[in-house]
Amino acid sequence: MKRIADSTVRRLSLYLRFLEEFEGRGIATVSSEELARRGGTTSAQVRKDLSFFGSFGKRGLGYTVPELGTSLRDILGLGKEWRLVIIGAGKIGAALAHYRGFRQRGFVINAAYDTNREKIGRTFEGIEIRDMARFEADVAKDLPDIAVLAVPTEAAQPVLDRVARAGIKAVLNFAPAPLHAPAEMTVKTVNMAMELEGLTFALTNKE
Amino acid sequence: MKRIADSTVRRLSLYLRFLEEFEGRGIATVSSEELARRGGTTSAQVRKDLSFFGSFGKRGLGYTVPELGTSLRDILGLGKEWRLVIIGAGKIGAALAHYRGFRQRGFVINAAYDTNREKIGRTFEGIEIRDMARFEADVAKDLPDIAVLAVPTEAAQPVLDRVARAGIKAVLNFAPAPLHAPAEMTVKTVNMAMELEGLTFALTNKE
DNA sequence: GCTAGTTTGTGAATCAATTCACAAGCCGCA
DNA sequence: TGCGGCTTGTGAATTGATTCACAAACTAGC
Repeated sequence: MKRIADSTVRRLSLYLRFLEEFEGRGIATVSSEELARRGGTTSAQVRKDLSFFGSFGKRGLGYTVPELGTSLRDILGLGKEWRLVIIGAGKIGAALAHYRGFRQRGFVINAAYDTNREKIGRTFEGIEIRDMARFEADVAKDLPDIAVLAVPTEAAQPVLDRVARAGIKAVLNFAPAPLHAPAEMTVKTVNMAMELEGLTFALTNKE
Repeated sequence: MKRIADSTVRRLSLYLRFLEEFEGRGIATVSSEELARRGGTTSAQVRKDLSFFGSFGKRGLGYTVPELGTSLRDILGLGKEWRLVIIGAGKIGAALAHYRGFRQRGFVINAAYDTNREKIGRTFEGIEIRDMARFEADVAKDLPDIAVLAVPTEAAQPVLDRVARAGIKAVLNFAPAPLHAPAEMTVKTVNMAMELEGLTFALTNKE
């Protein structure tokens, strides 16, 4: 498949959220113009984004809400249940374990891992905190799809290497460092400090 | 000043992190090549990024670590102390309040706000949870620079409107919805669900 | 079945970001 | 002082993303 830009995928994810809202309110069709208004973009952008994957609308009418929703879920791979593991049972790990958004979207948290004896064996939100020593064996058995890294910065790269060797192909990283991973893996980094500094930059440089 | 791309600012923030690490290890100079290797980019990109703001290096030698660090802190506006307020004392709000990275970088959390009577009056990590009803009066007095929105999706836009009217010019938003704000404000949205769906997309479409 | 009014899908054009490539400048050494 | 080896800073070239603009296709009303 032709390479799809990251920004496109992010917008698709956004459109899907709007569609689900419309679905809930029983709205039957929606135009690219309406989706654009919500998403802070242009109608041409919406249509271009969708056009990479096919043609989902009816001219003169727009898009059928449930139909486009299904197509987007399909494109984004949300049709199946995805298994997550959280690595690092600290503050961020805990916040993630509590986050309801995961379950809503078909993400199931399998387990959390930590190296701290104090934490191992406990649970949060019904999620078991396991010894990181078991990680490789568990992965071979449970076959999780995605690893969420919520470990200290220094630990992030070594842990990623273990995750890679264990055969997990996707990682969501909360450590504030870009990680080096083999090409067959996909790693997304969420870096709050960076966003904050984007704000101070704007505050400082907006004339 | 010429418009600087978001991606450039994010990279500068990254370079600064590396410089601080080098500073800690007593390394005196660094080349664009080295910064690029760390940051997963190219040396030309590093030099171009810096060139928007001046010329900081010495040909044949590279960049003096503490000097470039100072320049970057300056550019990013990290010279001063920034006052934050957290709105929403739920799970995400709590994780943010605990996050040490804020303090390290000169961000001071002034207070947290919530509408839940159960929470008002309590503290987490020394941060007082106040009644959202006081918000406007407090802002007029404390003059915070940045508001961090950790409220439910439905509440995000109305709260943003209050933040805007109160005169705060920068917002870090954790609600999974793009917000509409007046032009003089800067809003950054951190959306985990979007990143996760970027992963499932990759897992699904990587042939 | 014709017309007026919409809205899609998409090449072409524009705008933006990244990479290339090289002259200019600095260091160290003889 | 002059030469060899590096590394910066930056226009030019390229690659990538967004916007424009319009023909094609549909609905509704008569």
